[in-house]
Amino acid sequence: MVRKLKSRSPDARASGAPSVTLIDVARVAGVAPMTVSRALHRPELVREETQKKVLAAVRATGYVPNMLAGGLASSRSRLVAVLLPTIASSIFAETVQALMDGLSVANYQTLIGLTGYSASREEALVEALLGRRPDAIVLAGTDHTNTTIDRLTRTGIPVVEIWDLTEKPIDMVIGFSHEQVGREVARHLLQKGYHRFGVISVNDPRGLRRCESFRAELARHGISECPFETLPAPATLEGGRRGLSHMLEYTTPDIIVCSSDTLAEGVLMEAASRGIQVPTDLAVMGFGDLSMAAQLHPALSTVKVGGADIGKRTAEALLERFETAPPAGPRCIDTGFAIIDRESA
Amino acid sequence: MVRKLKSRSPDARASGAPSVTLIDVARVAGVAPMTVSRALHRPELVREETQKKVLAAVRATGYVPNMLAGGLASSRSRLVAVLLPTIASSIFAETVQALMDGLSVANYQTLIGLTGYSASREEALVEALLGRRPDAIVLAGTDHTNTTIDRLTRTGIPVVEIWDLTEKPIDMVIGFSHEQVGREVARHLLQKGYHRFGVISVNDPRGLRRCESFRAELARHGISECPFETLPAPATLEGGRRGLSHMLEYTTPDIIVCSSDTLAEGVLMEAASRGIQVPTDLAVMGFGDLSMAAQLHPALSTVKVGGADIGKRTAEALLERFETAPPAGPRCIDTGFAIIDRESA
DNA sequence: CTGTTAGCGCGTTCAA
DNA sequence: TTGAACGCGCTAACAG
Repeated sequence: MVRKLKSRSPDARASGAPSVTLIDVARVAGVAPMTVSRALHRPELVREETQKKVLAAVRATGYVPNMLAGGLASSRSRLVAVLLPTIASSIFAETVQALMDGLSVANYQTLIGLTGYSASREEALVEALLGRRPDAIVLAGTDHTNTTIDRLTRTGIPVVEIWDLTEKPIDMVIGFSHEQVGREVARHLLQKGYHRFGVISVNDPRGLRRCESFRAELARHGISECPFETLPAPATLEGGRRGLSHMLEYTTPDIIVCSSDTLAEGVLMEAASRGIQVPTDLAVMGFGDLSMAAQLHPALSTVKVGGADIGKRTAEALLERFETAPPAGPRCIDTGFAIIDRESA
Repeated sequence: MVRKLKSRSPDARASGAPSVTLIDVARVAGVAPMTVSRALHRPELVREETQKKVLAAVRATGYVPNMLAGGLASSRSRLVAVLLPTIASSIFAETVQALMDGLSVANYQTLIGLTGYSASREEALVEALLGRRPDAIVLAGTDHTNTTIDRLTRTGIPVVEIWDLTEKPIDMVIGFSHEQVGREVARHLLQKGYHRFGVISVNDPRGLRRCESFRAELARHGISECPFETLPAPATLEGGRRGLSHMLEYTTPDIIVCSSDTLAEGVLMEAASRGIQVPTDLAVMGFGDLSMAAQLHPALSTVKVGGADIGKRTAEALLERFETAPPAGPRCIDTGFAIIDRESA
């Protein structure tokens, strides 16, 4: 029987090798292309013998399925787009790593976009990434431009907002309440007897919200004075040092609360160089509990939030969603946090 | 005039919104689909007036180009695949960040695969990622399985091996010589007068090579005794602590050389808890110069290697390669390194 | 269990 | 400067 299968494309790319296609494999295996496709994706629908022939042909030809074509035909790209401020910060890196690990076992790949905390960049990236027709999209934070929200809702793909919590998510949220962190840290420190507070933060939106909530809670307890230094993102050791230096010019706090461990390290550094005893003369509270130095320094308290945990749970939520057809309505997962008090250790 | 343009696909996905296509835009703009495509990708080939109509239609419809279809039709995916051991290590995170930044300005997106230092995982990932038909692939290291090398050379796409150097790269290499690092560190320390060396390393292939080269250079200078502790990857503070503890059970080095700053931090930690003065009683040399604690601790020497620099130069090399058609032959870029001696600071 | 038909949405190539 | 035909490589849907 004569098969009228097209031979092969002229060439994949200018100098590239002529890529092997399903048709080539089918010819070698002596079956129809569709059978090859099934043998590869739904082996249970194929006789064992055929299956073997196909796999042999795949190996013989070195066939690698073209997922651009597959995605186009099936409207399933097996791609998840992830938008984060940065990846060069261990806390987000852990999230991505855990997310990727979780998704990869189900054969999903991850497309990453870095926003650098800019909403307009996020907007542009969302559009660019949607061009790949991802099966889901993960965004850091819950604060997006209208265009972004609009596009996302219209496409109707699963959306997960992470690292924050909100009453009305676009679709799903997985994170913790930054307001609650600020509030509980304030209560914790008040209870420990601190009086003169100082706050140092970078101008990352979530960090600022933690700090504002912290100060609001202090105010609720009658402490309206709370010096506040803000620095441009990203957080650096140098920033922490300068923040403390500057603050000491006009006040003498007994505890400094920082928007991140990195900043807190800088504060510790500056304190050390001035001969200030931590935590005796000055206590320091960070956020993140990830930096190695935070673990090293026995006097640094911090707030532990599970970066990896968020990634893991996001992967789980998505995989579950991919299984079950109906969206099942908006969903919120609070991953919580823990105040780690190292002074008492 | 009656246009026979197909209306639209039944639906993009089960519950998804029926995705807007080029045809929809064309209909709204009153031009042929091809004209829309040109207006978007090669505006210079289109009359200004037509251009405006098209852009208006794009905005009106909320059209987002389908890059699966575009890539399939043009054999150019505008995707670069990157394979790294991990991303939850600040040194690689910096590389990725810089690489992504560099590529994104040219509208390339990045697909990341995490190997966890496993060659077999790398092999599987290469196959999976090649399925997306990336326009280039970036791999950490120069040590790959034959299957990997084979597949890579056959596809003929640009390949960059980073974080290492080799005489015969698959295509391009951008990194530094780990042997040279080991050698120069040895010479540096010998010259400073150290006698009793100890080495602590995780079993990451490149780390081991630095350490082996270090010990070989010592041997060349008549020092054949060099206690060597290896630990399973990834590097942790705990590992560093245990490494030092264990070593102190059978020897008393005057300097410890570690395969990474993280390990070095652990060593510092253990030393501190034992009341050992650094660097007076025991000096410590790390690798990476990235961890905050390394910057904090004035007594820790280290080897600085540009993680971000590697990423940036890789992006540059690729973009250049995408411009110029002919491969121009194998290419090696040595990004070098610097020994940072903090004892004398 | 396997094959056939008919696109998926776009860019290439040529003709107008 | 614009349009029409065709095919990229694959899978959904149905037929056998």
